[in-house]
Amino acid sequence: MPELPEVETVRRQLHDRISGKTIREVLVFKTGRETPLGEKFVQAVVGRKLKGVERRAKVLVFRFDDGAILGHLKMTGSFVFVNKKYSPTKHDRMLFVFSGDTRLIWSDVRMFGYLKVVTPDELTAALSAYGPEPLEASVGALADRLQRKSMRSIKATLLDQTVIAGIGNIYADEALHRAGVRPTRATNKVTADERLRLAKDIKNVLTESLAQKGTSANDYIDTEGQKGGFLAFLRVYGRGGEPCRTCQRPIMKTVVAQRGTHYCAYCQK
DNA sequence: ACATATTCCTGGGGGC
DNA sequence: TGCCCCCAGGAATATG
Repeated sequence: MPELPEVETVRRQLHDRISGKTIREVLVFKTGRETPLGEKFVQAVVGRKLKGVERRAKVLVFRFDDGAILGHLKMTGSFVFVNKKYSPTKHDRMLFVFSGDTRLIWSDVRMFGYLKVVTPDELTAALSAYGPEPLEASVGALADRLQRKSMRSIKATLLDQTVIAGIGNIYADEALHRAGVRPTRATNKVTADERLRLAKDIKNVLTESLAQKGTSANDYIDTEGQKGGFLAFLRVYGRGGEPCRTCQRPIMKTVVAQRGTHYCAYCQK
């Protein structure tokens, strides 16, 4: 599922190919929760020129001079460049045709994702609540964000986009394993040293994954239809029952914060 | 105010 | 082979 490294990979590729281009045409195959819907969406974006593609948390920001389209892939969304001969398939939602005849398919099996047209004010409001970007903030700043009185699990805190932006289920489990902290631990019981380690390991795992163009545990593909290469480097996610890469004991699989959660009972206290 | 549960959606896999 | 059930999960919304 697309988290920060995957969304950032897609952002870079989109930015390289469509920034400065004008949206010439949009074909809508399946509407959903995008706002405005269908024809209104098309009218709101056709003819407008993209300044660039940015990212905040897991949200893609297709910038116009005045406002933007916000895009979220959620679990199964993808943007893939296609050629003129491409014919849409079952889960394709929209086709964007840009100046220069660059063609982009937005697809989403589970229909959770969205594209949303926003004004400059709405853009500011929509992005205001997110916590710091983990690849931009310092280790100290991130560690400070994790210092809170909350009794909820540290995993739930890591998944909270208003605490730190961009971490999802895969990298929450991975960072916790690297830091030696059990996902179920109450946030207010995580020590200052552990917060520092967690902050460092969040940056490390996101940086390493980004270098591999993300993790394709299930459906994720980039704009060239390619999978990310970080799956082979995962230490716990998706490895329930398999040996811990540190101590060889079996990885536990359970549910924390309503999410499948993987950890080593020996390495993570 | 905070914590937890529900909801959206579809494909894939296990059990029988 | 087919059918049923459960599971995957980001984050808004509802409930406690």
